[in-house]
Amino acid sequence: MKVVEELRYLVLAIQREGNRLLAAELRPLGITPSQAEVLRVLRDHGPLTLNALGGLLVCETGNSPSRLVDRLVAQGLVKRGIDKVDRRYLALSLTPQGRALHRRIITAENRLHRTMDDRLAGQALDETISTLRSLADAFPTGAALARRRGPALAHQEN
Amino acid sequence: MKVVEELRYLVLAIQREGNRLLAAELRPLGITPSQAEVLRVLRDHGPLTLNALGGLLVCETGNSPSRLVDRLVAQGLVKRGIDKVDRRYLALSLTPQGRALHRRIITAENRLHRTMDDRLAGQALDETISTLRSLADAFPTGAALARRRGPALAHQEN
DNA sequence: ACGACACGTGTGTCATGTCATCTGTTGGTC
DNA sequence: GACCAACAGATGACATGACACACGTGTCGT
Repeated sequence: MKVVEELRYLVLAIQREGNRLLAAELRPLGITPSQAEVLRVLRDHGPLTLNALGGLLVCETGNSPSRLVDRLVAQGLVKRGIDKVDRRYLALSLTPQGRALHRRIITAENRLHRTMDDRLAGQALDETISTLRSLADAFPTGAALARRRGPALAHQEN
Repeated sequence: MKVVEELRYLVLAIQREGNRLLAAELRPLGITPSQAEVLRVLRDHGPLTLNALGGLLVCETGNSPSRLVDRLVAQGLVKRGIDKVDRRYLALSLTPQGRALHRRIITAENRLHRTMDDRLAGQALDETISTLRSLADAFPTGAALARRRGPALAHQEN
C-alpha cells in the first residue's frame, strides 16, 4: 500500500472514530457533532450570515448549511435574524439557551480530547500537525480552519 | 486551540476534501468512494460474508453494510450468493464487470494520490503515519485497516 | 426606470453513516 | 421433536454531506 494511500485511510478511520466518540459524548445534550461546531463558531465569531458561517465550518464545504441551522433554530439554540438593510442576508446568533449549551459542549469535547491525549501520550505531535496543515491549507475547509485560528495567528481561548 | 483539537479538525478537513476529490474522480465511473472501497476489499480478500466485509471496511463501522452492497448488486458489480450450508451467511464476490471497474478505480485513486503527493512533497511522512496509526489502531476501523495490512499484524498490543 | 445579472438562501434528490429494532436461520437443550 | 438463545442480515428512522436548481432580493448598466 502506498504511503499516501495509508495516510488517506488512516485519516478516514480517525475521523470516523472521533466523530463516533464525540457523537456519543454529545448525545445526552441532544445535539450532533456538526451542530456543536455551528454553536462553537457562532459563539466565537459574533453574528454571522449563512455564507460566512459556512466559510468557517469544517464540517460542511460547498453549500450553505441551511438545514443544519434549521434544526438548531427549531431547538431554540440559534436565533435567525434578517438583515434590515439587505434582506438577503441572515444574522445568525446564539440564544441564551445556545450559550448555556455551549458550555456543556466544551466539557463533552474535553472528555474526547482527554481520550485522544491518552492515546497519543508520548508522541511528538508538532511534525504531524504541520504535515497535516500543509495538506489541509490548500483546500477550502482547511482555509476555514486557518480563518478560525485568527487572521493574526492569535491563540484562542477554550 | 488545544493541540489535539487542532488535530481533530485537521483530520476532519482532510477527510472531507479527500473524499470530495475522490468522489469527483469516481463520478465518471458511476460509483462513490465507499462503493469503491467495497470493490477493493472484495477484490483483495476473496469472497466474504457481510459481517466480514464490514470488518474490513473503514468507511462503515458498526453495522452491516447491507445497503451499500445493495447498490453494487443492483449495478451488477457484486454477486450476492447465499451459503448453501448456513443460509444466514452471504457470499459476496465481484462479478466480471466489478473486476473490470476495479481496474479503472485504481487509476482514479492514483490520480488522487498524485495530487496528495504533490501537496506533501518534501515532507517526511513516516512520523506522521506512525502517530496516526497509534491513534487509529485503538479503534475498530483502525483495526480494520490493520487487518487489511495483513493478518500477521492484526493482533498487536492493546 | 427597467431589465439582465449577481448573490444569498432555500429546496429536491441521492448516498451515506449510525443506532435501534426486526426477521429469518441455526444450533443447542430439554 | 419442540423450544429458545445466538447470530447474520435487513430495515426503519434520523441527520448529514454533496450537487443541482429554484426563488427572492439587490445592483448595475443602459
